Amino acid sequence: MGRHSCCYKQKLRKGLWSPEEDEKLLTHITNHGHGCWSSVPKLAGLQRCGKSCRLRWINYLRPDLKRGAFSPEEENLIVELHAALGNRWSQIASRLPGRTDNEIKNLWNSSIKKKLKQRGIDPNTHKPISELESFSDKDKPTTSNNKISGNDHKSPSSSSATNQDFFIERPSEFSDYFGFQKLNFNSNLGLSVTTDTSLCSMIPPQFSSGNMVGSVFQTPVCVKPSISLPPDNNSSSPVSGGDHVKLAAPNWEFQTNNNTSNFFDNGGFSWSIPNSSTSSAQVKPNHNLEEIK
DNA sequence: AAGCTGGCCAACCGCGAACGG
DNA sequence: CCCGTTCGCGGTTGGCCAGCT
Repeated sequence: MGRHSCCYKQKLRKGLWSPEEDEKLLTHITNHGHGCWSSVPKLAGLQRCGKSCRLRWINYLRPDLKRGAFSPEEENLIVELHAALGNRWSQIASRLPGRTDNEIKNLWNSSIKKKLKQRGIDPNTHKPISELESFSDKDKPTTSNNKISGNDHKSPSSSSATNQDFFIERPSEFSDYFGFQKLNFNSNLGLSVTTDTSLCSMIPPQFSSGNMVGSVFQTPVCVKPSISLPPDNNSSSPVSGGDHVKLAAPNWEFQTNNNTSNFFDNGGFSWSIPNSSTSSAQVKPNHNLEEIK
C-alpha cells in the first residue's frame, strides 16, 4: 500500500528534474492531457514514476501557476484560512489561485509560523501561547468601561454625526495578521459579532478601551465576523461595499452584550443604537469562513 | 578562504480514500 | 464485497544557497 507499484521498478530517476524532462512532460500534457498518471511517464518518454510526474506538473509546470513571492494579502488570507481549516493545504490552495498546496505549506512552515510565534501566537491554535490565564479578570475592562457613547466623541448635535461613517479598526500592530483591516459591515441599526480572544494578551495599553481617532473608533477587539455569522445571513440586505457603518441615529453606543461576563468573553458584544426598534444585523466578512468550512 | 549554520523549497514518502475489475 | 491499483494529500527530507564566523 502507499507506494506506487511503478516506484519499485528499477531505472526510475529520482531527484531534481532536468529541463529536458520538464520539456517532455510539458509537451506531452499540453498535447494529450495527463489522463492516467501512471501511464504518463511511458507515453512522455520519461524515466519517472507517474506520481513524480504528477507532482512536477502540479507544483511547477502547470501554466496557471503564479510565480514569485507571496503578497501580504495572500499571507493574511493563508493565516485566516489556516485558522478555519487547519493543515488542509489543498483546500487552502484552492482559495489562492495560482498557488500550490506545497508552496503554501512551505511558506507556512518557513515563514508564517515563525511570524506568529514572534507575536506570541501559537500557529496551531491561533491563540496566545501564554493563553488567557495571564489575562486575569481584573485586567479586563468591565461592562461599564466598555460602554462608549458616540456623544463622548462627537457632538450629537453636529449634522456630521448623524450620518458619520464609523468603523472598527484594529491596531496597526496586527495589520499583517488578519486578512481584514477593518470590519466590513453595513448596518444602520446594529449587529452582533464575536470577539476574538486570541489577541487579548497582546493588546497595547493605549487600546485597552476604545479610542476615537478622527472619525475612526479604534478598539482592541479583533472582530472575526466570519466566525459568528448568523446562519441565515443570506437574507441580509446587500452590503454597501465599504469599511464603514452608517449611523442613521444621532446617538450611538458601543457596549458589551449583557449575556457575556466581560468584554473579552467569546460570548460577544454588540453595537447598538439606542431607541432603535429593529434588531437585525447585517455582517459581511471579507471571506465567509463558515461557508468554506 | 574555508567551514558552519540556518532558511528555503523541490521532491519524496507514507498513508487513506477512491476507483475499478 | 473483495482486492489490487491509482490518486491525492500532508508530513518529512535533503540539497542548495546565502550569511556569518
